[in-house]
Amino acid sequence: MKISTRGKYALRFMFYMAEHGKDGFIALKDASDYENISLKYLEQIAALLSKAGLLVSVRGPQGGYKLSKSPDRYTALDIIRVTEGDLSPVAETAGDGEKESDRIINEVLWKGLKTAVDDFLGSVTLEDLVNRSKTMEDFVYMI
Amino acid sequence: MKISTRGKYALRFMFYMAEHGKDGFIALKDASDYENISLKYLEQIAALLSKAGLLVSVRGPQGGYKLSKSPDRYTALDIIRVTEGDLSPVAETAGDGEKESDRIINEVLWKGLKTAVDDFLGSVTLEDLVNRSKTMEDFVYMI
DNA sequence: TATTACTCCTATTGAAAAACTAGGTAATTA
DNA sequence: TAATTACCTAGTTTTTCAATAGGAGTAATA
Repeated sequence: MKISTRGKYALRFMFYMAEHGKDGFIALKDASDYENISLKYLEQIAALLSKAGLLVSVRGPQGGYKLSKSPDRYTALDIIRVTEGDLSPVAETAGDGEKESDRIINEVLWKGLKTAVDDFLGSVTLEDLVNRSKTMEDFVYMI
Repeated sequence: MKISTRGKYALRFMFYMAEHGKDGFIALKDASDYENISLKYLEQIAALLSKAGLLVSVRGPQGGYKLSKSPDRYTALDIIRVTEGDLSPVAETAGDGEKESDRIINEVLWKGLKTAVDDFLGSVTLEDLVNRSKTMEDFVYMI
């Protein structure tokens, strides 16, 4: 019941992209330095996000990545699904030959859990996180 | 973001125990046969549950395991926590030297996710599942 | 009392997945 | 043309998971 580091990296990376969204295209090197993530590893993650349409890219000097839409249009679920694949807590079963007890547990518990996870992650946008960041800065200055 | 098979086995096993709760002590062999789980593997899982106080055990002939309390006093969370350890989606971080952005993501997203998961799993009891089982049988007969 | 049927304990193996490394190719700009 | 970026694919290492294995302790029963 863990999020992989790939997923965590993806989220930190997208957060970084959201914060620097106005700077045009951003080279992976910058994000990789700032976030302390191996460039080569981050390349793989960015490729996934790009292929999924969450980022647009340009090669060559001054190239890089940027968000393909505004931060309020990304949920955490969108991002994590790309790196984590399906978030079902258990693999899909054949359905037949299944015991009654198994069916109950699948229907009630695992599907319910998936719904709970999806609902939560789907309710938090990148913009929420960035805004929260600003709010917390304010908070710190208030002390 | 998966539940391990150990966790799934534990739940199926506890469901089995709840359904056969009135039969006194139940040998692992029975559950293992019925649920198609390797006896040796189930032993390890039962040991965890027993050590955590969810089961009581007696050795020797006619021995076995039984629930230590009534099914309505177990939540799915109680059971899964035993096999899965902590359900935090990410490991606990040191806290200092942490970037602001990381702190936001941890606080808002990962802790929020943990809460969502805990709330859901904590809301489903073993008895709920067993009752649902009966209800679904009724439902089948109604068709 | 010997045997049998259980739980209990710990170590090891095998396989798969995750995390990361490495070495290039293709596009674009200066 | 040289530098800088994304893109692609393969390999390596590490960790985790699932399962197996072999026995020791304990209690009922024949």
